[in-house]
Amino acid sequence: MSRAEQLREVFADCGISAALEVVGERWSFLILRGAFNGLRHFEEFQTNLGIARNILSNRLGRLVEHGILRRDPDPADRRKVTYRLTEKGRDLLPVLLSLRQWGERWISGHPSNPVLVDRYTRKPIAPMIVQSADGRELSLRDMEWVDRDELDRETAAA
Amino acid sequence: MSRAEQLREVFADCGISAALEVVGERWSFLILRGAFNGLRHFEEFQTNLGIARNILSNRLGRLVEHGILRRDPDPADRRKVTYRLTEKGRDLLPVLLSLRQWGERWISGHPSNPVLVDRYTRKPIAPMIVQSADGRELSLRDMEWVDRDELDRETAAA
DNA sequence: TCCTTTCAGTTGCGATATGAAACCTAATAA
DNA sequence: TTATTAGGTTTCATATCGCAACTGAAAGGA
Repeated sequence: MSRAEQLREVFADCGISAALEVVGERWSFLILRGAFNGLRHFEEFQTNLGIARNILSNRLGRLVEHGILRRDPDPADRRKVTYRLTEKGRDLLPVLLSLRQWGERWISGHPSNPVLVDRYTRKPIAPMIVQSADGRELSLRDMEWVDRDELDRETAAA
Repeated sequence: MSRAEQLREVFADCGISAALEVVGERWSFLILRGAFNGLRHFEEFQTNLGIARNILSNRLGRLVEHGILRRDPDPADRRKVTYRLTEKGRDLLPVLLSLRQWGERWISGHPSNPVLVDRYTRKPIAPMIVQSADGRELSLRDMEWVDRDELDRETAAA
């Protein structure tokens, strides 16, 4: 396989493209942020985010389809529908938080509101960082991209 | 200020919307992933990502405008242009990695290639996690969203 | 020198996605 | 019974996307 073919395969297969298929559309992240902040109903999302109703309807549908939100009718009021995060959805929190921290640092220039705190110490959570398997913080120059097969060969050779 | 007004302000001000203004368009993340993986030239991005040339041109321009990529002419060959990440761009690595890890876990179902390893131990980096200020891993039920002003009052009261 | 290729775009144009506003239906509230 | 609320759907104008062809400057080769 040529270097070019290898690269193309790499890019087609990456987890990032897979993730973006599902949450890469214009409003998806903002809807998820809303869900993390306690929004549950169509009208809540609509008025708080200022999103068009048809787009919201479409996006909620897609997120439900992909198992990121669960859609439950409210048994007490049969007009109401509740959207809530599944485990798959909750597992997007690191993405949301690193995006948010980056935006705070480089774009808006100040911490946003509300703050996510440790429930017991009441202190804001730490900045998201890249860590080694044994928990040291890594910067880009401590890391290297390695082809998986080559890494296996390295390991076998050692 | 009413609860509704409060929420609207929260959503307008959040670091996530700020970040998405800059990197929220369809191809931006994939272009950045390419940059992190060593792509530098227009043709490289175009053939490896399979993106339309006009869109690529537009996105590269935007990323440069926002200071995420730097655009330098190649002094050795004056046709060539080099795009490389700035510090602001490199600081998006946690976002890219958490998105990638989520995609691997929940969508593609397997680790992507290439792997980002610790240069010295040759071990793949750890999963991105949310941590407390003192470095404990936190799950969603250990955390709470708190209004910044209320948090200040709590702190003052203690 | 002339001819060809490469690089980094731009242009034209049809297909798709987005957004605002009005409309719809079922269920509840007055 | 009438009004209001919740959660959408429809309509239509506008904006963005993506393919393919084209451009223009610079390099390379004969």
